[in-house]
Amino acid sequence: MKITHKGDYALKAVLDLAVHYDEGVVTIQAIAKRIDAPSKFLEQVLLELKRGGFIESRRGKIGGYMLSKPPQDITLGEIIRFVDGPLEPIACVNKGYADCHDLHTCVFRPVWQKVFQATSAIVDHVTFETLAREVKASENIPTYSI
Amino acid sequence: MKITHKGDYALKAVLDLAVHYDEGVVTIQAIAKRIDAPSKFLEQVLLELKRGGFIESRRGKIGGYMLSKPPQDITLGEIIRFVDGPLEPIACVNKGYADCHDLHTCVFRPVWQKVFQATSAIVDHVTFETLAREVKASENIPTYSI
DNA sequence: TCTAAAGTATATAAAATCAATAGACATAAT
DNA sequence: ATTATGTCTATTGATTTTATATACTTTAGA
Repeated sequence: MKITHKGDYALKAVLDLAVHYDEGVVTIQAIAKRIDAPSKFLEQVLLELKRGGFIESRRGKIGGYMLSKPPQDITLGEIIRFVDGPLEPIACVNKGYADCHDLHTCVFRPVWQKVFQATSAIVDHVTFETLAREVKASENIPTYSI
Repeated sequence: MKITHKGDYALKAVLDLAVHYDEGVVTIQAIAKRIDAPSKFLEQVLLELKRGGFIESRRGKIGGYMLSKPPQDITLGEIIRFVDGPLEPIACVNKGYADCHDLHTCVFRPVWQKVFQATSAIVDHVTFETLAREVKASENIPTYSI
């Protein structure tokens, strides 16, 4: 698994919407500013997430985005897979991979399978409800940083 | 972690050298043919592995490559890291990452840490001795495939 | 000594992916 | 109407990945 900037933005955007889930729609600009992403690039990411059914939008003057489902029904894993592709470290983990010279005797494959399964196990049971709660908790703690 | 073709070639080349560990040096051409890699590209990969201290070479007419250490002393993890870079799914897992807007409150970071640790735990304890033995075992089994 | 077979080194090109920007358009509140 | 928003498509620039090309060095053996 490799998280690109695009994937990173997508995850942070969904998290932002999760944090503001009870407050109606949120604009691209507001999200972009908070997650420190280029707004035009974020635009495309949000559009993609919308087409994937993860978020909904409202157009017009007081438009913006909101989650299609409550935060507890969205996992980190689904967003990553959707935006950055499969979690497998190499394509041969899926059957039907034509480039592998000898699929049956490839001794690396079981290792990649294990990595894939361990990764999935982690990201597929982290929900945005959990993450949003952590954000809110840390926001309430004064930092006293310089 | 993402395995590129280059990384894939490197792993298969090291495995090939592990399988033939007791037979002296092996030529680039022989490796290239067996692992199905472009020989000129493999050349660069082998050179890199040599500079990394993983393999040694002998020049001249009956030249070739061999492992610097016995197969049981080389892990999958070290080769991957050396050729394809860090195992972390995203750079922010390492401290000192400048792009993360708020490192202290980034709630994704612990997740990436877990993925990184799970991945490391798997690939760092697979040695090429184990893999080579598996290859040899499967080579002795008739396949009866068409 | 000559030649052939092998590794060494650097440069370049081709292709793919990633990241970002630009500009025209559609929608809806006021 | 105006303004603030989302929608859509195209394009550009940068980087990485993959591969090829070319010249050079080394060594065994005839």
